Amino acid sequence: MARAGLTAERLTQAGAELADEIGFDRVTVSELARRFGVKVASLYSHVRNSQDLRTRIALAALEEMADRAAEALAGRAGKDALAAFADVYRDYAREHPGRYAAAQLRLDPQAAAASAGVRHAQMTRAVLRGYDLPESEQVHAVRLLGSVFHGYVSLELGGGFSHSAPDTQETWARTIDALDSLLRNWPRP
Amino acid sequence: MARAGLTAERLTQAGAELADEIGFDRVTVSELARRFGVKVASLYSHVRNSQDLRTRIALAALEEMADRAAEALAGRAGKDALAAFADVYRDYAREHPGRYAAAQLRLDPQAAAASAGVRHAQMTRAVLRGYDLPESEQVHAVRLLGSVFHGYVSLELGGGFSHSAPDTQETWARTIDALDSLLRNWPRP
DNA sequence: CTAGGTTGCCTAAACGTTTTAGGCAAACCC
DNA sequence: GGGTTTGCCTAAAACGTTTAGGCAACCTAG
Repeated sequence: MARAGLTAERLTQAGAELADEIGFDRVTVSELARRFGVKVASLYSHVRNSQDLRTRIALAALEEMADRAAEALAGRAGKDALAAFADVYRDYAREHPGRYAAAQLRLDPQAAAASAGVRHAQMTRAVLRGYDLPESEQVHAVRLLGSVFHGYVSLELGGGFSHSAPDTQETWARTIDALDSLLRNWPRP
Repeated sequence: MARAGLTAERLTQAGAELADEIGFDRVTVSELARRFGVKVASLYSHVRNSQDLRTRIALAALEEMADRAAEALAGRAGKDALAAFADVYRDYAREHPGRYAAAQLRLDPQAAAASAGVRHAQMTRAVLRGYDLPESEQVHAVRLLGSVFHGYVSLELGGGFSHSAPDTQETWARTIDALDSLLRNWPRP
């Protein structure tokens, strides 16, 4: 019986693609097995269970996003960096909706601490270097930026903006303008 | 055989409570039947299928949030209204995490248009009445507010802020300060 | 108050997903 | 080439979803 050459990495990769195709919540061990032309039980040698598979996909997505963000931030500062960083979120979510949804999976604290999520936080802080915020305000600004990016992208992806007329592209540009303005004129505590 | 008195409304209500208890994605027709001390098949006379049940819970949650928001906005304006409106989101999500997650369910366009989601959009616009934004900028501001509130709440709920030190309460207050400041000094297009 | 129709919950059964246990053969390692 | 490891298999149990069909409880009209 020919071997299919399954590995945890390959399953994770295929799972990520599957998520983009049919949605993260419909990624199933069975479906993945079907794609590999293999019996379901075979996957359980490589992946502990369904939850494990999902977590792996989530971690991979976080890595990918962090890599993109790092690349985008290189050699940029101020509004330029802000816009590039923001675009990473949005573009990633549009190109890979399933992976983006995966990245939102709630991880247990230790997994989260070891994940690329912390790289994200560091990079958000790096964006703020281009603005003149007191140290004590930086946490709040980091959280605000995270909220806006995540919130915007997830509403746009979920169709929350789809009805009314104006292009979301325009709103996105205006959102970045607004954030830039806000960071330059951050209200005193 | 005594009747349990099931109705779609009662199932929806119980489903919402179940969601808050165990998480929206773990709400299942079987579990609901168990709670009512009834066989699974019995529920299918009241609810088309699992998806239908979820949708009903989502719509109910949207109604509840819209009601709360309407109540919060009555007699308030400016930053006062902004803060009250924002708190509705946050408080609802903290009190009813399962329902809040349900409210994020992607609805098909016609269901969305008929839902209380549109009331939300109208109320967000009402908040802006306290600020002096040109008509053409209002859509963008509405979307920005929606993004921040949803993004913040969903990150906080997902534990995204839990690690680092400062109280999220403080960040929340600073976020509202920042939004108020931003709306008062909205950058010219 | 009873006969007829309607409704509500039931049993039964098919199907899909998850997960564990144990087996056989391919691959690898000297 | 022989022994070990590894990878995929079959089998099977447990659970959620969903449909079909039945019987008894409830409601309504005479």
